[in-house]
Amino acid sequence: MRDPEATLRQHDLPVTAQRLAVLRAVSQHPHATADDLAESVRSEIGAISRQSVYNVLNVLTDKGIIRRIQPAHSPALYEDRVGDNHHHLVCRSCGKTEDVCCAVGEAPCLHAHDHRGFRIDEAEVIYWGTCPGCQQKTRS
Amino acid sequence: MRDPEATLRQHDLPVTAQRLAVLRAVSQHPHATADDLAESVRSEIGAISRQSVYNVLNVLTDKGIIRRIQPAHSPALYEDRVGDNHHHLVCRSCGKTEDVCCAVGEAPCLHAHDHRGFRIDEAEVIYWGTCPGCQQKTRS
DNA sequence: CATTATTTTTGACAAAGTCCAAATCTGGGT
DNA sequence: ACCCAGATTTGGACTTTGTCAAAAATAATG
Repeated sequence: MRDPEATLRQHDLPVTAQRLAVLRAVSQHPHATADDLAESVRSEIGAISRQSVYNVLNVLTDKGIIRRIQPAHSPALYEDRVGDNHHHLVCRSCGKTEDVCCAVGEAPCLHAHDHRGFRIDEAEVIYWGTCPGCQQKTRS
Repeated sequence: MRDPEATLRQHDLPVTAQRLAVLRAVSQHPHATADDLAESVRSEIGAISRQSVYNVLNVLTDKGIIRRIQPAHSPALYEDRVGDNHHHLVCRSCGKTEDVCCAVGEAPCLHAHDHRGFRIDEAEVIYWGTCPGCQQKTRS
């Protein structure tokens, strides 16, 4: 994230210490949970309420400044990278999450165009598997 | 579901009234939540504890007899149709969920083969959009 | 039928978020 | 600089979805 303050202003959001800190935290810790981010923010600006973390994350998500992903069995994760149609790879055993470029090309997934009268606006893809670390542990 | 009782026996699961009823309920109400299913079962056999609904759903899911899907902002949904690699279409505004045949062909999605050392075993795809009914409401 | 392991039930508990009202702060006008 | 209105932050209670654990009930086997 180049300039968190400018980003907020561009979206007509009043600039607050909490928002700046959360935005920086998301930028520095991709795929972190709200709780992780709260901790991170606290170490940066001293304190923030749980509710504010959620408030900020919700506003930023609504404005499209950050993206929320919600894999099964996991609290929501947040990331900085928006608008590039990438997907995610999640380890079933440890939850480790990585970005994956869209397997099929550009916004390919939306090809299930308007199925059954639905107006489709996003195809969310999660690849489930086992990460290298957990493969080793399991192998024994 | 042809014969719930036979299905249970095939998987070495003791046959109980609760299991039969839950299995029938899942079969009759695709994409229902645990709560919906509990209601449905109660209307069929009179009573069932919340925990038993979860117990049964978990066992059946583990055995691969039913499938659990967990869209964001929604409790888990269960369905009968397993092993045919279909995906889901979810309405952002009312939550209506429909099955979609895999857009790209047979188990196509797994083509992000073993990315970054992960051993991938499933590609989960959810198409997000607006269902016909909600499009009309919004249009006004 | 009697036994034993498995299920079901009940009630407490946990995690992740949301709701609400009060206190505080931001941004814009003077 | 200062004030004001509206937006944000806070703290605490609450909701939802689901799990844990122990006791009571039940299914399958001999």
